[in-house]
Amino acid sequence: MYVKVLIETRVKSNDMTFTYHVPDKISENLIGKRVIVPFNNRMVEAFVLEYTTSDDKFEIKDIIQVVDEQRVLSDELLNLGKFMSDKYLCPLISCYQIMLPKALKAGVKNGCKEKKVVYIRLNQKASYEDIKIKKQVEIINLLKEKKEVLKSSITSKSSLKKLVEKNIVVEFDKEIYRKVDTDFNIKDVSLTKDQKFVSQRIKQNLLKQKVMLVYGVTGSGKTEVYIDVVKQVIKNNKSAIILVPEISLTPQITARFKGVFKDEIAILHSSLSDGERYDEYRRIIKGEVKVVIGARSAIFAPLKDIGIIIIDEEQSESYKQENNPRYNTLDIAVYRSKIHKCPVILGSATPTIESFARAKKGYYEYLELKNRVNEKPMPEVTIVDMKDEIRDGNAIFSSVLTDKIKDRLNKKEQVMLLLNRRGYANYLSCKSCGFVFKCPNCDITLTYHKTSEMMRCHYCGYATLKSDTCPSCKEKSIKVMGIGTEKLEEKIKQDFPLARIVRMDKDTTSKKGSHAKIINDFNNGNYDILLGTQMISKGLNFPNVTLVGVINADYSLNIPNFRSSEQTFSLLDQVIGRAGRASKPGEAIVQTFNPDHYSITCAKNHDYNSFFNYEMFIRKKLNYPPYCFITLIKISSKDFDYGIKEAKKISGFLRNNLKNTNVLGPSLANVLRIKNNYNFQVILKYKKEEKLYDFLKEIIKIYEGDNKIKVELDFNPISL
DNA sequence: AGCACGCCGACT
DNA sequence: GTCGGCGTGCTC
Repeated sequence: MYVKVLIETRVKSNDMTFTYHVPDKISENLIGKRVIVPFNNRMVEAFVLEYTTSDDKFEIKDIIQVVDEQRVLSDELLNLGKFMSDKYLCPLISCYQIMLPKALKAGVKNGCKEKKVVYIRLNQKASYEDIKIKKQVEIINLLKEKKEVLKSSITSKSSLKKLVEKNIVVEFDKEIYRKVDTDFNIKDVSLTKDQKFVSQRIKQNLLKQKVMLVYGVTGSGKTEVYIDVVKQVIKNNKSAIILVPEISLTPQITARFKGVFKDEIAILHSSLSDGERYDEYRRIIKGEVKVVIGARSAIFAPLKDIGIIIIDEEQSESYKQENNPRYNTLDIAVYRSKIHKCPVILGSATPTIESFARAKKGYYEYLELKNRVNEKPMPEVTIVDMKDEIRDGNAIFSSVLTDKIKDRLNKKEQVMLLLNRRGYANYLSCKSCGFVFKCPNCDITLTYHKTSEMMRCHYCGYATLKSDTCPSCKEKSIKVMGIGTEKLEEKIKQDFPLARIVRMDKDTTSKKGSHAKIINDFNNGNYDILLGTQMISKGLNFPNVTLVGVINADYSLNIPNFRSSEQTFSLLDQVIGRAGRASKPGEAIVQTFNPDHYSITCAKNHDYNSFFNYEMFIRKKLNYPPYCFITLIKISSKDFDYGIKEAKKISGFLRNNLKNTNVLGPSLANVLRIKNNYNFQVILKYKKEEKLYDFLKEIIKIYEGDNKIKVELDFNPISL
């Protein structure tokens, strides 16, 4: 017998398999399991895809060993991988690897095994009546009563050892799960009229394969609707996948779900260790859990009989994987919903323009939660024009924001401040000659981090010590430009010396548990001000926060990307919604240099519909999605001239062959040079192009053998 | 990814 | 002459 296997290697075509012989001693079914095979003078792990006949073009080698007792890839996942590989034109192996926890991937030496502990019990066949030694009798009596106990719980080790030697007591391994500690939050809530209606509507569609969009303003209680629906799914003896953006996988939300679904839920954090993740994964495979909550990759959870897939905050960019395989979570959700015949629920206060347009056209069923649960009005929002403030010498805090913060500190109410940029400052620049420190490997200015006194490149990780002297003009006139969360923290300490403040960004939450600690401490009133990046904008609910300040609303607006208005509106809407969640009314101050921009004015009025209409108008005018599809071809090479030459060939080839497509470029990528690779791009805009895949496949084939150049495809890219 | 093969410069 | 530098190409 022979099998085709897939090996983790940068080998030619996207789905190239290798054939191996199955020795007679291996009689089990190997499909979906990993095997160890000799490959190019070494041993590697490979996924078995299918049985096949011999292939006499090669000298076929034997499978050395079977790795798994139970298959790691079910038929559903095997087929899903093929679907992904076809849809995104990416290597099949990368699709399988992305689905699995590290411990079950092929080819990597993972030290991650089931965790076992040693238990002891009495040997039923042995007689122990003649044991007279007191300590030994104690152990025997304990075992008579409890049947089995943890070996490490016995204090008199030597007596135990004797009993084991006499074969009166036997040791055995028991598999345990590495415990993932999660807080419980058990509270019963009754649904509002709105919530009941939406929940009812979803329940009526539980056996249909369809997409439903739940639009609900911040604080309208989408979570309660999800919980209510998932309870019904479990009653129907089916399971549920709930996806949330990574940053909103907060202790508050997980505790809420844990409180309802107890041991029937698996929570897939990004902060789980490989072992913990593996254990959660095995609980899912064994059918011990009914609900899986997690970020993007949880869409691959190996649940059986899925009854619903919920994608919360569906507008989040984190649902798009930005390296190979560049999958869109919604595509996978829809694929699985077809297999399981269940609905996909998209939830958001600020749906993507594409999703809302589809709902309006009737491709998705549209449901709405109009009111906040506590019936409180949306926060009052004030827009501050920072051009005026700069004139008055207020570079960071406008006078209004300063006054409001003072007021809240007096009233013992809490404040949240958003600054969507981590680090101390943007960059360091020379005051006398204008020199700016840049990364030697990338065309990016280095970001200054004060705590470490380092300048870092956020693209390649290059770091170097800060210098006071300008390398160009040798003057000691290096000045800090721009502002990051680190510097903001310093500024608050200066301006409000009595305030207790805490900062939450990528740098303060890297340690395990630090994220939860900050949230808990702030919630318990140990701090007056929470400042942070967009991390503070999602999923958090603090009753005592009555003021939200946005330090600079323009950062996300100025990103050169056709979605930047949408992302700015979404960010503002969400962070503003953090204020006034409980009995006290909330208020928000938004500081900006573009006070008339529609992203900002619509966010002030909590007016998604106007924003949508305006943005659609612009998308139509400039021909962007949803008025067309976009495919991005990314071309990179260490050799600038070669890269641009081949990029021109690619665009020319497509221009000649794709009659219904607007081929743009090649152009220089946003960041031309990353890690000493030059990046070019060709953009394809089309409504319908039947031959698209044929020609794209042809291009991939041409360049897969060329290691001087890398050509990758990104369908429906997040940014351009 | 690795690992062998191969072709060229520096050295016992 | 030979050791080893790493560019290139292949893996059932």
